[in-house]
Amino acid sequence: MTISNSADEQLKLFISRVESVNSEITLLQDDRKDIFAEAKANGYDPRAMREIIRLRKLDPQVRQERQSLVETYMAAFGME
Amino acid sequence: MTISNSADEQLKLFISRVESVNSEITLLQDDRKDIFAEAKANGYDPRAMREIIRLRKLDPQVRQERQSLVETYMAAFGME
Amino acid sequence: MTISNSADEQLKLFISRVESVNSEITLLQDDRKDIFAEAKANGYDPRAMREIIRLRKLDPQVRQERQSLVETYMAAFGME
Amino acid sequence: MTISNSADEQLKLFISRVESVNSEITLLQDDRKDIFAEAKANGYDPRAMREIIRLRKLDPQVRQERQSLVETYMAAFGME
DNA sequence: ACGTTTGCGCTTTAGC
DNA sequence: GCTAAAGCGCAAACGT
Repeated sequence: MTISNSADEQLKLFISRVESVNSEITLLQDDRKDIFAEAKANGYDPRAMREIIRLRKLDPQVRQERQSLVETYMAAFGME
Repeated sequence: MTISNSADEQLKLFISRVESVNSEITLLQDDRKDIFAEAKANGYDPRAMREIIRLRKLDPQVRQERQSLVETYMAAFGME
Repeated sequence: MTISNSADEQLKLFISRVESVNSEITLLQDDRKDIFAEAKANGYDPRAMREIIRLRKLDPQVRQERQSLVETYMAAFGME
Repeated sequence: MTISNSADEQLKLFISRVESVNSEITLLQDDRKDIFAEAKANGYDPRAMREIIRLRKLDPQVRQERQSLVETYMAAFGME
């Protein structure tokens, strides 16, 4: 017979809480996948969409500074 | 002047929906971080907890088969 | 007493070969880190450098097509 | 006409050096893939092999302590 | 069905 | 110590 002591119970509770959160995250990830699939079905490119989302997370000024620098470096390589 | 046509609007809506989901995921990730921090403050080891959570996602039989194989390989290296 | 049979020996050899390759990779990763550090010390931005390296891996036409699409999407959001 | 100044040249040299290292890493990664494929063809399980390699990177005492802790936690969940 | 490729989340590490 | 990035491993998607 297994006797779970209180320490075990506390651990199991913490784990349970994390797993619950993980389940919610998984549902949202599925939602996100569905949205990308729907967008793709409507002719949009998921890859470019992801790039936009990534860029929009940045502060506009930071984004522009970084982009300028990349373009400067690209120029050194003749990349248009 | 920028005139957003309906295609633009549709794209913006898709992006907006994804960003909304991303926000919710971020909140949940923060929750999860908090739970691990609380568990750690109570003397539990987050690394081992993550391992348990990972293992519990597996079908028990699969988990045992994989573990047996790893132990067999460990034995070949004298890893107790 | 441990008697390593020939199967064990074969496994150990495969593992050893992989670990050897891994060691070489680690050395090269260290080299790369040093190069970035040296470039940074000379005023170059490692982040932008990594971006250039990433872009240069792509076929030029593919790169331009992808970039065009991203810019189109950015325009829909008024990102310059 | 494009005139590459010395700063451009220095940047291009740094990038070139990194790309060269990257190429070598890719070759080694291919080698590693081949080894795993060969091992698999000889009946070994790549997943378990990767686990062994991961564990062997750890200090033996650390590895045992971590493993003990995981087993303790597993016991709380009745995972044999 | 096979391996290959791509994307994604997790982990670890590096840089501030 | 904390945020950000890079490497790793898994899983799904793709085409062969």
